[in-house]
Amino acid sequence: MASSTKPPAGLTKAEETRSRILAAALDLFRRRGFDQTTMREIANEAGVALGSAYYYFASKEALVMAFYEQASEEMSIQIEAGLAGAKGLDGRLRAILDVKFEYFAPNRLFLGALSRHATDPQNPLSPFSDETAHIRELDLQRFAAALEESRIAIPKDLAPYLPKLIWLYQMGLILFWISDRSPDQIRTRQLRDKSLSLLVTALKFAGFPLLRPLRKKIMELLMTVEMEAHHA
Amino acid sequence: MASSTKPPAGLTKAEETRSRILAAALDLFRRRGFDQTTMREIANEAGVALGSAYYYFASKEALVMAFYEQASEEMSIQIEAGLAGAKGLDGRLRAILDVKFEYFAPNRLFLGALSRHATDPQNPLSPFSDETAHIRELDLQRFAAALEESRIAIPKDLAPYLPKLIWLYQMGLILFWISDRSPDQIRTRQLRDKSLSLLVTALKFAGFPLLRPLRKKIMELLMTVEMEAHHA
DNA sequence: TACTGTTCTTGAACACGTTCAAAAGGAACC
DNA sequence: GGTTCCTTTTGAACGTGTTCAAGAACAGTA
Repeated sequence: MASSTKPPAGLTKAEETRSRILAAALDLFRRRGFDQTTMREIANEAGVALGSAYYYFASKEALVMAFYEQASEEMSIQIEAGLAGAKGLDGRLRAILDVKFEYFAPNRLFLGALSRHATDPQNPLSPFSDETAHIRELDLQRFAAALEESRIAIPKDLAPYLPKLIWLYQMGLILFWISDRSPDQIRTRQLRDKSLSLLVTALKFAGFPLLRPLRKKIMELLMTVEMEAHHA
Repeated sequence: MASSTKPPAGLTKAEETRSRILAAALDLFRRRGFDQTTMREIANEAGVALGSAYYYFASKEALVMAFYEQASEEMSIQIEAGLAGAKGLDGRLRAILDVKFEYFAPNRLFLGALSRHATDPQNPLSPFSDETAHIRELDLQRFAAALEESRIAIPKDLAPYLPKLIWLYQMGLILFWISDRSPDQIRTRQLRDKSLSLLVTALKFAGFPLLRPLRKKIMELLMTVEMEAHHA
């Protein structure tokens, strides 16, 4: 069926409709917030019937999922660029974080509405869910790369866990940012600087011989958390 | 008006109705889960009209709030008892955790539905919200007491933050438990044991002179997070 | 052009949480 | 009893996300 159809200028009519709906949705989400926006408004704004919105997106939340995908792709490019001139582990992490915060800034209002699901791995929109696994994976790889390239000395046993820990750290920072009510989110910026600095310092101490018993306990704990759940 | 009315056997008629609705709600939440239970079912089960449920409880979530209150009160008594025979910091924390997990166990199904709001301080049901502040405060005092009574050596600067950190730790453990799909939640139990052990070890190292620069950075970070938000 | 199957579009209908105006009940006082 | 005022009860109605049966548009084949 894909053989003799002619897709007009790269975008088929269906794809055009789909992206029109998505654009309308995101526009409304940004302006009014997620909860305050109705599916009827979205359909209306996109110039289609209510049912059409549901033909292209299984649910209101699926629209947000589409935003995640789009954001992940667009940020990837920016991060690649930002990473070019970055030095050291903190420099690299900082570059990644900067892109994310700048990208998310205009969407703070409706991202907030989503932070509710953050801790519920059951919820598709959660950063921990199966549905967001591929996006998460991409982030993890980036952090792993940043760690390798920065050539910081890291205890062998800790190394495999570090990308995930850093991913968790950035997630925490983003959640903090979302509900940070300080003017212009200064507190998040302070927290970012101090935590990045702490991270580097902590990694220096990590190899410290006297801390071995402590590190052993931490490793045990990480292993316990890591064991993947048997999905029902 | 309270002077000449005779409250029949401690419970007025209104209070009786209210608790009947709450009981019906919790029963249904436990059996079917939060989302699967409708307000109409609750009203029906309690033998009142839909509107009556809303006369006593402002919303479906308010019913959960009422559960929190009830749980907090009932657990307080049990914790007091459990704390009696507990030794050491880990023993005391363990006693508190045991009561909570045992109490929550039958409610795991519908507590799960609530963990979604966990990270959203805006949401009244979040353990971080203003609405749950009094419950949180009570927990904090208990942890503070447990720390004092266990007479463990704690750096002076860290001391004021420790109750909150431990509260955060138990919250994390509970969230982990809620979505722990391992049989009989063994993983949570393992995590509890290992983390308690780690906590005690970490506190021993906390006073270690060589770690001073690290601790200083941690303290700075805690202070940044601590500064209360300027509520809008 | 006519036939056929797929893709897309539509708006009515449903179930839900929630609101609300109206009425019923009950207490206090005449 | 009658009147007044507050508390409690009721069910219809609303707005929402979502489903679905029906049809329109379209592509491929004869």
